[in-house]
Amino acid sequence: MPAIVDKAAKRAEIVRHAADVFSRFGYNATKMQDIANAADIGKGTIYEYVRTKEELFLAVYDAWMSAYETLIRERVAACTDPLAKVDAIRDSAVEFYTSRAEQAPLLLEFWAHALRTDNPAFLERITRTRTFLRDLGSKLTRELVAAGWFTDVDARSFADLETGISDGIFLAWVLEGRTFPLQKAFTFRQSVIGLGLLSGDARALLNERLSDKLKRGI
Amino acid sequence: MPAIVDKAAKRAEIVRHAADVFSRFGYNATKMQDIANAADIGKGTIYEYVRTKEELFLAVYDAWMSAYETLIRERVAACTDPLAKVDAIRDSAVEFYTSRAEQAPLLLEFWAHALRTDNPAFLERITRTRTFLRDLGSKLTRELVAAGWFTDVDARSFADLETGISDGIFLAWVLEGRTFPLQKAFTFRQSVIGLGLLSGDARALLNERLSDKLKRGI
Amino acid sequence: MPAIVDKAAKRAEIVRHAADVFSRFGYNATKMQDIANAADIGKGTIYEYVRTKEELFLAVYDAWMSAYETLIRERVAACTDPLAKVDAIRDSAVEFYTSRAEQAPLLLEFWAHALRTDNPAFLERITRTRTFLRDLGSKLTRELVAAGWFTDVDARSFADLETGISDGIFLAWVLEGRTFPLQKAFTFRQSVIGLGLLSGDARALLNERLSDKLKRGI
Amino acid sequence: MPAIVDKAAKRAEIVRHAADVFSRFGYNATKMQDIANAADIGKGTIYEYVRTKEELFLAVYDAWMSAYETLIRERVAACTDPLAKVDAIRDSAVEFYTSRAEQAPLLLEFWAHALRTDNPAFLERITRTRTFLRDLGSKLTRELVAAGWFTDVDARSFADLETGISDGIFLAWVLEGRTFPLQKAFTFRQSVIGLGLLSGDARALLNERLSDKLKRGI
DNA sequence: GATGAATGAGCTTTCATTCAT
DNA sequence: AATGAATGAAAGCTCATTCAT
Repeated sequence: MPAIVDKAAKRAEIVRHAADVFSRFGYNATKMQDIANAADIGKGTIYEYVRTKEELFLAVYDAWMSAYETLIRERVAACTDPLAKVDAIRDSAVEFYTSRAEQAPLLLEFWAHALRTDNPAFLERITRTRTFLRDLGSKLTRELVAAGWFTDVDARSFADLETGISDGIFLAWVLEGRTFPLQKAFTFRQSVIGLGLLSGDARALLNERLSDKLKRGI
Repeated sequence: MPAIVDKAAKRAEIVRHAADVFSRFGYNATKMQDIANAADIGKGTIYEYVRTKEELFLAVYDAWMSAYETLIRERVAACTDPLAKVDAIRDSAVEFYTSRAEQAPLLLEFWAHALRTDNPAFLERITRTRTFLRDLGSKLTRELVAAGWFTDVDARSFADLETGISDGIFLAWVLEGRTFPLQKAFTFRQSVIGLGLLSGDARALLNERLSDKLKRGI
Repeated sequence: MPAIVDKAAKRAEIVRHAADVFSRFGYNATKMQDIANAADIGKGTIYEYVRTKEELFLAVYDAWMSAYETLIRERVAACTDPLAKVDAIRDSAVEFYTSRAEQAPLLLEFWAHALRTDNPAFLERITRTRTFLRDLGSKLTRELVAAGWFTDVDARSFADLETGISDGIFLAWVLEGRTFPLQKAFTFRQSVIGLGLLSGDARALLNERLSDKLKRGI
Repeated sequence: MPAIVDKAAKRAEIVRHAADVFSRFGYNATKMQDIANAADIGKGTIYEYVRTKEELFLAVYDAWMSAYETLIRERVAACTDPLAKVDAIRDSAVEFYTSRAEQAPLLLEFWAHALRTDNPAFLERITRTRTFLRDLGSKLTRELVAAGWFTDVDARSFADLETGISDGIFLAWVLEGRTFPLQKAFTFRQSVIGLGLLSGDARALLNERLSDKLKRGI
C-alpha cells in the first residue's frame, strides 16, 4: 500500500512544516498560506491531509509528545537501577526541551488554546501526556520506595508534584526567555526533593508529622 | 478632583467587566462589543479609557497582580515568625487562585500572548511579578536559614524553585479543570520540600554531596 | 447688542483656527477635536457656533474669498487707468495666494468636496466667486477695448478665459509644490495674452479669421 | 501564459468597475463593498488583485492617463504639419474629457488626495503626466517657432502656460457642471494665444518689450 | 491528487455629533 | 454659554475554508 504510506508521509511533512511556522510566529499569527509556502505546496493541498488549522495544531502537538514519550521510554528502558531511571527521565526532559527551545512557547499556546476551544481533543491530549508521566512517575516512585531509597510516600501525589515541578521550571524557562540553563535548574530541584531543606534539628522535630503527610499524599 | 477620581473609577469598572468577559470566553474570542455590553456602555466609550484591546488585557493583568501582591504583602506583614510567613504566602496563593478560579485560564493566555506580541509591556509585567515573588522568597529563605530552620541553601535558587513549583501546581490545577483542591497540593509540596524524600540510609549516604549542591544553587 | 458682536467674533475666531488646521492636515484628516484644541475651547463649544464640520469648511472658504474679493476691489478702486487695473488684479491674486501658500491645497479640496456633497451651498459659493471675477473681468475688458488698448473681443469669453488661466496657473503651482514664483508665471501669461504668439507673417495671414473669432467668443 | 493574462485582465476589470463607482460617488464615499457589488465579486476578491483602496485609486488614474497619453501620441503621430499637431492635441483633450465627462470630477479628487496622502506615488503620477505634456508642448513650440509660425518664445514656459490653461479650462468646465462646450472654449483660447489682444496701435507701442519677455520666459 | 482564486463573516478602531450638567 | 463623556454607525481589511479545474 504505497499510496497510504505516501499519504501519511506527506501529512507528516506538512505537520513538520506547520510545527516550524507555528513555533516561529505563534498559532494565531500563522496563516495557512505561510505553512503552504514553507511546505512548498498549494494552500488547498493542506486541506487534503488535514481538516482544519486546529487539527494541524493538534497534529503538531501529537508529533512532539510522541517523540517525547518515545525518548523517555527508550532512555528509561535502558536502565535497570531506579536511580538511573530518575536521571534518565530528568535528562530526557532537559535534552528534549533544550533541543527544541524555539518551539517551547508554542506549548504554552497549546495549553491556553486547549482551555478555550470547543474541541475536546486538546484537553484529551494533555491528559494523555500527563497520565503517561504520572504513571511512569508513580511506578518509579514505588520502585524507589521499595528499594529503600525513598521514604514512604504516596506515589501518585509525588509523581504529580514532580510533573508539576517540571512544568513549573519549564514555564519559568520559557517566560524568562530561555536565559538560564534548564539542566542546572533540574539538578537543583532534584537535590531539594531528595534531601529536603530542614536542618537536622528541625527535621527531628517535624519528622513524624511530615512523614505522615508524605505517606497520605494529596 | 472628582473628575480624575471618576475617570479612574470608570476605567477600573471597564477593566473589571473586561476581566469578567475575558475570563469567560478567552482573550481572542472576546469582542470589544461583548465588553461594552457587559459594562452596559457603548463600544466607543471603552476607547475613551483604553487605547486598544491589548491595553485592556494588560490592565486586567495589572489589576489582578496588584491585588495578589497586596494580599501577600499584607498577610506576610502580619506575621513575625518566618515559618508563619511561609504559611501566609502559601495560603495567600491558594486563596487568591481559588477565589478567582474561573479567571485562572486567562493567566495562561496572558503568558502565551506575552511571548508573541510586539508590545514589550507584557513580558515586563511578568518579570515584575516574578521579581516580586523571587525577592520575597529569597528574603524569607535567608530568614529561615538564619533562624536555623533551613539548612544552608542558595536563597535565590530556592526562591526560583518555589515560584516554579507554585506555577507548576497552578498549571496542573488549571489544565486538569481545577478538579483537585489546590490547598492539599500546596501542603503536600511543603512537606516534600521540608523533609526531602530520601530515607535515613540514603540520606546518610548522599547528605554531603546534596548539601553542597543546595548551597551552591543553580 | 454686544452679545451678538461677541458671538460673531468668537465664531470668526473658531473659523480662523479651523482654517489653520484644515490647511495643515486637510479637511478629511482634520478632527473636530484638533480644531477645538487649536482654538483652546471644548469640542462641544464649536457646535454652539457652527452646525457641522461641513459648515465650518464653508465658513473657512467664505472668510478666504471675502478677503480675496475685498483685496481686489480695493486695489482696483485705487486705479483709474484700465491698464493699471489689470496689473492690480494680477498683483492681488499673486499676493493673496503667495501670502497664504500653505492654505492653497485646501482650495482644491474645497472644489473636490463641492462636487460631491449634497449641500448645494458649496457650488453656490464657487459660482459666486466666479461670477465676481467674471463680472470684474468683463467690465475691465470692455474698458480696455473702449480705450483702444484691446482689439474687439467678446468680453465675457475673455474674462472666463482669464479666470481659467489664473486657476490653471494656480493649479500647476499647487501641484508642483509651490516651487516656482507665481509672479513670473502671471507676468509671462500677460505677455502672451497681450501680444499673441503669431509672427508678423502668420499674423497677416490669419488676422481676419482670428479677429472674428475673438469678437464672437465662445 | 494564460494565468498571467487572466490575472491582469481581471485586475483591469476590477479597476474599470472601481473607476465607474469612484466617478459616480466620489473616492471617499465609495465603499469597497460598492466596488465588489459593481464587479459582481466578493469583497475579499478585490484584495487578491489590489492591496488597498488607495492603490485602486492610483490604478484608476493610471488607466485613465495611459489612455489619454496614448490617444494624444497617436493623434500627433498622424500629423506632419506642426499646426495640425496643435489641433490634434486640442482635439484629443476635448474628445477625451468630453467622452468621459462623468469621470472628470474624480480627477480633482485625485489631485486633492495627492496633496494630502503619505503615499508619494500620487504626486509622482501627476508629475509624470505633466512632464509628458510639457515635453510634448515644448517640442511642438520649438517646431512652430522654427517653421516661422510663432514668434520667438521660451518653449518650456509657453508649454507650461498651455498646460495650465488647459487645466484651467477643464477646471472651469468641471466646476460649472460641464455646462459649456469644451470645444468652443479651447478654440477661443487658441485664437487669443495666437493673435494676442493688443490692438494695432498698442501692439506697435509694446511690441519690443513684450517680445523680449516672451523670449525670456518665466 | 493538487491547486489557488474566490469568498464573506467578522474584527478593531475612528470620530462627528449629542446632550446632561 | 461651555463642556467633554458617551455614542454607534461605519469602513477597510484579513484569512480559514471551499471547490471548480
